[in-house]
Amino acid sequence: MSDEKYNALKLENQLCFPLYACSKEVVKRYKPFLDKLDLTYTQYITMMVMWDKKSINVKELGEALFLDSGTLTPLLKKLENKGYIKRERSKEDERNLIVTITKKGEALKDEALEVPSKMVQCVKLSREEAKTLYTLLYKLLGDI
Amino acid sequence: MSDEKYNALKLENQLCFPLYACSKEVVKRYKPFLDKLDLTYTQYITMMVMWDKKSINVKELGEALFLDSGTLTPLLKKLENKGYIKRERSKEDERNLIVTITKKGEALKDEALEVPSKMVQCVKLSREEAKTLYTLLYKLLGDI
DNA sequence: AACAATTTAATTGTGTACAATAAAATTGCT
DNA sequence: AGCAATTTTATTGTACACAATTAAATTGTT
Repeated sequence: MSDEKYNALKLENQLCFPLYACSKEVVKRYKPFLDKLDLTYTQYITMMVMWDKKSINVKELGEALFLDSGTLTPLLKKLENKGYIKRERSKEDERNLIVTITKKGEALKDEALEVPSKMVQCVKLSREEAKTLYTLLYKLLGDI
Repeated sequence: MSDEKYNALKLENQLCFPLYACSKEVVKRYKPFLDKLDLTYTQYITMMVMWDKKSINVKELGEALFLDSGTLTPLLKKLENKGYIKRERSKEDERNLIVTITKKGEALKDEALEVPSKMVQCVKLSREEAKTLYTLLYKLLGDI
């Protein structure tokens, strides 16, 4: 029966644990593909925003990625060193740091194109299941 | 219409990103409750295994938590310093490090009991949705 | 028994994450 | 205008997370 009061403290009864484990395992799966681009996963999703927006400040980037300046500042310096982005203060408001994609950063987009297609092969969920998962994750994320 | 070839590289079309973001946000939600117990999230799930198993070696612990010795070795030393576990080499096979829960570690279980109940209030999913999410996450985790 | 192959933890190095704090610029209020 | 409050990024310190390597113990093979 096992309806003792400590059941709620069992690992197999947690919702957060598979979320945490799954996130790490999927990110790990990206590694061989991202290694070719010399990007970490966090750098990769940052570049995704850059490919889309071309130019954005750190605050908005942080809101899009759920990351703060403590994480982004060193990461953006690395992306700048690799030549994919440019960092410069806004003329209108010197507090804002504007991140802008470079030619080299734009060019990386074509190399990155194979990553999503390779990754869908790793995820053994049907299109329906993937969609349900996607919806539930965004619902959870939205209410937090 | 927007069916350009780069759609697969948009952040909003990723399945991994909400997984990654959700995991971090939920873990962050644990913090105020875990602070009372002087545990990080990773230490907390480690203690969950210890409460269940009482004694386990590092390899099995790593398999249960999807963590390797590079993460576990320093973490277990911290838990030992807090007095919640004991670390000692196996007599039968000196390669194995046996982790055993202490009286103090056992006692922590009662204090931790409020954590899961407080957390379910944070998750704004119906029981049905939570169950679906749980199943999909373990399916994804299993096939990886 | 000798020794190569394997197993298990620990160590090293890099890169996040994030809380807390600091510093600089801007805004708002009087 | 003067200055407090706010906003934005950077810094500091702690704690993972993991790849790659090392080191020690054990196992398997001859």
